[in-house]
Amino acid sequence: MLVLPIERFILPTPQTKLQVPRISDAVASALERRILEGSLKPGDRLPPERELSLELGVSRPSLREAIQKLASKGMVQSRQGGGTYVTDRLESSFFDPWQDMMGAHPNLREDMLEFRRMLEGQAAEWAAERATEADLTRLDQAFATLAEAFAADDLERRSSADIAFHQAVGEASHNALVGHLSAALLRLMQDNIRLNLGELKSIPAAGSLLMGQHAAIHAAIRERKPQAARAAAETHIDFVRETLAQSLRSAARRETAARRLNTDFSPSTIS
Amino acid sequence: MLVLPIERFILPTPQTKLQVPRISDAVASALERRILEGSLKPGDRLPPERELSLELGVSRPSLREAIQKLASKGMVQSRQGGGTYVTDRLESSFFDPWQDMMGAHPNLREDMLEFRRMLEGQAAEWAAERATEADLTRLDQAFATLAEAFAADDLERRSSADIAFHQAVGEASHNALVGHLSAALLRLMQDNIRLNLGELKSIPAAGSLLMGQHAAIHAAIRERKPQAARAAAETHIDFVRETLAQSLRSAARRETAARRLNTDFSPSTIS
DNA sequence: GAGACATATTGGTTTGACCAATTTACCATT
DNA sequence: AATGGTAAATTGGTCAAACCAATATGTCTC
Repeated sequence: MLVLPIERFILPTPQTKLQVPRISDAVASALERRILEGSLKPGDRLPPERELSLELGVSRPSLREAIQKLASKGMVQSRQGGGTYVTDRLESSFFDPWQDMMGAHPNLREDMLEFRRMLEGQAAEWAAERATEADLTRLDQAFATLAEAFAADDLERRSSADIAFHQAVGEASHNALVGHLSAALLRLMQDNIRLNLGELKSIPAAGSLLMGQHAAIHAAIRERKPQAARAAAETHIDFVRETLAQSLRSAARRETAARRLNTDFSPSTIS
Repeated sequence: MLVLPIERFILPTPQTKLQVPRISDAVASALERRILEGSLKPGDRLPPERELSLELGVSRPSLREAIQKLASKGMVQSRQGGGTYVTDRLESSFFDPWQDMMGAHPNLREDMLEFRRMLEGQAAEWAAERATEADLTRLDQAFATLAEAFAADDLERRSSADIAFHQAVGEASHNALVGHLSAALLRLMQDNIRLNLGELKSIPAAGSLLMGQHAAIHAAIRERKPQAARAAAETHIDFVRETLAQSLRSAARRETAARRLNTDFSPSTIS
């Protein structure tokens, strides 16, 4: 087991009095950093307390004090016998208000896609510039999982693997905001799509195209070509945007047709 | 010794999952109540941990977890060997998780500035492309207000005018996400700066430079030069970033100097 | 009375143990 | 083969006792 000592020296203890740094603060801060950096994502379960205390080189009570601190800030959540899980307060604090607005104002979706085009482009560019070996490994893995899910045609796994892949890119960009925001936005959109369009099966051959775009992003980052990575990410979003618009149009057509049928034959059936 | 058992039944554990009440939560909330009721006034010292744990009928580790929770909320403050004291300021808790993250992890500030550089650059570019006449009018007005506030040297008005100006740019970009995010991030940073650096008066001639940068952004948008607008916005953020870093360095220098003075002449004067 | 030193107090940390809830694996029943 | 239940392993929750280090307090000396 690798033992990585906690930094205890000049932790920013904002108290005015002269304070000896508490080890629980150091631990809490270390865990916070892992969450910020993305190595601990919302929904993840942290290692068991005994294990984690070994890994961090502190005793279990100290680790527990740190966890309690994070729990009181709402960043983690523990269940006896179950484990301790990372919550998504960071992301939700930015996007709780947006959740319901998306449904009410469809043109927000267009704004969102435009925003994501910028965000994911930048994320890919930075990732190509800055990714460490560990980042690349994680990216490979996420890509492999994504390919599997696509091959298996498992919508649920595909969706979560998609999020994981984009999250890995965001993580490799080494900017906490980019990582959390892109993940949050993607999740938001997927929920919204699932809500408004059923399973989006209306797109027949999109699968292989999407997979090719993901591969292009992955390759450009691996080969450390920032501009190519940005271009690939933007192409990807452009494709999603176009496909989505098309799918919406056809859905609207179907709906009007259905409505016409309704009004013609059974006007009382409101649905 | 009076033993008053802690109520453990239906403590308001806001977690969504089915949760067994933790004893440390019960203790924390019991202490909180004492503080709110006034039996523990700000400045008071709580009983020693060993004593208090007896009194409450819980073990010392559990009591400590509770105290750590309160400490992370800023309600109490402990000094090794000294004791645990009730803090005098109760209403200091900022509930935005990003806010205290910024304080605890300084590199997050850098991420934030990097992100803002992208965001505000894009906002300015889009604003230059898309602003309607109404947008431009609003922008003119925001700029005028900002100039006034700068001239009057009113920090409070200046800060809110600053936010309003960037918000106007965001609105003119005609992307709801850009507008809200850039405003939210600016507000977040301003709060953080005010918190960590006092009033940031340490920057002497920055005022006119900042004003010039705002003018450049304004002009480029008005003349509908997207690239120039983006460049101006990026220059603005670069300047803020550099100035902030410099100011932080000098603050650190001042602090070390003060510490040296302390250790030289009056080592007993802690605060 | 002022300063220095010894002692007691008090929070900080660790070790080790046991309990209780949950999860997991396995097995028998249908 | 699917289902249901039970036992074992896992994991957070709690406690006890001990030692360390910083602080506070009392005492002693000059």
